[in-house]
Amino acid sequence: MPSRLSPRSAQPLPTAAAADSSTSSLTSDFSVRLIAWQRKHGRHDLPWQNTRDPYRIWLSEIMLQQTQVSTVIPYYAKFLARFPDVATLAVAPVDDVMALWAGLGYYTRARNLHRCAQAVVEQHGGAFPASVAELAELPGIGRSTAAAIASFAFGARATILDGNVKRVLARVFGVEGFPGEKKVENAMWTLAESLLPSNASDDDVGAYTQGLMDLGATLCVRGKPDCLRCPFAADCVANVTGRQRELPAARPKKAVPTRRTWMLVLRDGNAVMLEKRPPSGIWGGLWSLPEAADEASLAARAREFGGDGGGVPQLSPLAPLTHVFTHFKLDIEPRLAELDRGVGALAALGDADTAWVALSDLDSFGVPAPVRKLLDSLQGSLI
DNA sequence: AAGTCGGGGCA
DNA sequence: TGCCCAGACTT
Repeated sequence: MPSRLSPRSAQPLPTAAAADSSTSSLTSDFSVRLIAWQRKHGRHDLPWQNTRDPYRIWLSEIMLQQTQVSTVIPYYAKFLARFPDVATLAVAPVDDVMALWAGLGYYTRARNLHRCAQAVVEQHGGAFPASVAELAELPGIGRSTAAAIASFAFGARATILDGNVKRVLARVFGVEGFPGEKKVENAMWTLAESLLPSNASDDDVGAYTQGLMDLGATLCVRGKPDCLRCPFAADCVANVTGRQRELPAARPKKAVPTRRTWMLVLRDGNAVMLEKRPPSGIWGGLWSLPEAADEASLAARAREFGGDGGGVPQLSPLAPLTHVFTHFKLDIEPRLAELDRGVGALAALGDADTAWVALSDLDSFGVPAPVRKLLDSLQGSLI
């Protein structure tokens, strides 16, 4: 099994007995083969490629954390149109950032995005720092994202270690154990560092980082890896031993609890009342429907919002919905309460954390995806 | 080390 | 339905 990329036709093929030496030479030219593969077969036309602008690279990397490329693309376009540079983002109201982020999930990313932009302006004169260490000091940028930005934007020799890379390393080098476990992850960081190209130009470094991502995203996928097209097929432990399905080891199973919540759809004509959630926790900083832990409590809240002598709004059930998070399942019991008063009369009830919002104006508020879905179906049922 | 944080893609 | 994804951060 040839382990060198360059001319090998004159070389006799190593025998199986020489497998140990081929492993070490794989380590030595892993980067050469990966870079060559990326240039020929990797992705080159993603919206955040073909630029050295650290702002654009940073924005894409934050959005891509735990989020797939196809999901990110429309959000990335919206953000760039609204916030073309870091200074524009830094001076924007955080609520505008949240509104554009709504639906992407992991909303702490949006808050940190805004905080990071302000830090870049205030602490770095509006220019992203070029070192991994300085980048990793910024909000929302950890070791892997710092390496991605530094290598793409500044040609730094630093390795990423994301889900793609963990899968590639586990398979090619036969790394056992769940990569989420600290010990395994540390070993992978060490391995990844050892594989970095030694004498590489800035473009090579970028191609290398992109190659790690591309290999994991296009060939070495979770379900059915396309080993026939893989440049490491002959050396890959998983491929050679038929263990693609076992590597990397799966996360240990754990029962996810179910929570239940009641949500109040307080409607006055075409408007509903939204409540701003606390900055941390589930859907932190987003606008959502008023909630209660049971129906009686929700009814009490409805009376509260109904005002004095305004009559007790009757609660009527809407179709329940279930929303699945990473670590628990949420059953939502929506209850509709109709008010028969003008919005103007109700405006006085609003404070900084409540707002009457027209169903047609939800776009300008950051609303969690399932709540948005609920309200959209409500709008569809209006006369 | 374990828990917290969404939403969507896909088998 | 279950699992995972261009992870970071808190406890």
